[in-house]
Amino acid sequence: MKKQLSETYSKIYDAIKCIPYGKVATYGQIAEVAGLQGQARLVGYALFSLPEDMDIPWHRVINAKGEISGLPDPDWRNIQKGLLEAEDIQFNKDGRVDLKVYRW
DNA sequence: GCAGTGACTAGTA
DNA sequence: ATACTAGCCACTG
Repeated sequence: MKKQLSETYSKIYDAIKCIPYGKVATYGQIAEVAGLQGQARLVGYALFSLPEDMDIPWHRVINAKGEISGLPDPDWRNIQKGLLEAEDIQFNKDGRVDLKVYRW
């Protein structure tokens, strides 16, 4: 088995997997747990490179504003919204998450 | 090995 | 309150 993914990414994915049901986490929180401590960009980059083979609840990952970032495809963004609603996570009018951010 | 890029954050205007 | 700019580190070409 090849590593394929760097340890940094693995930590990021692991941190995301640690997010419980019905909760969400910000890039900064994940970055902190992953050891990047402050570098939320790498978290976003890791998610962009996120292999579909991994069962990562990336939809629970949001930015500091409590919003879903990136994904130029509205369809993809809609999928994330559906997944979050399936997790009892609610959205506000502005499309922001109900700020049920998980505290490590 | 160098340069460019990136799903962010925080600070300033 | 919103909008824009600068900074940080890791991965890819």
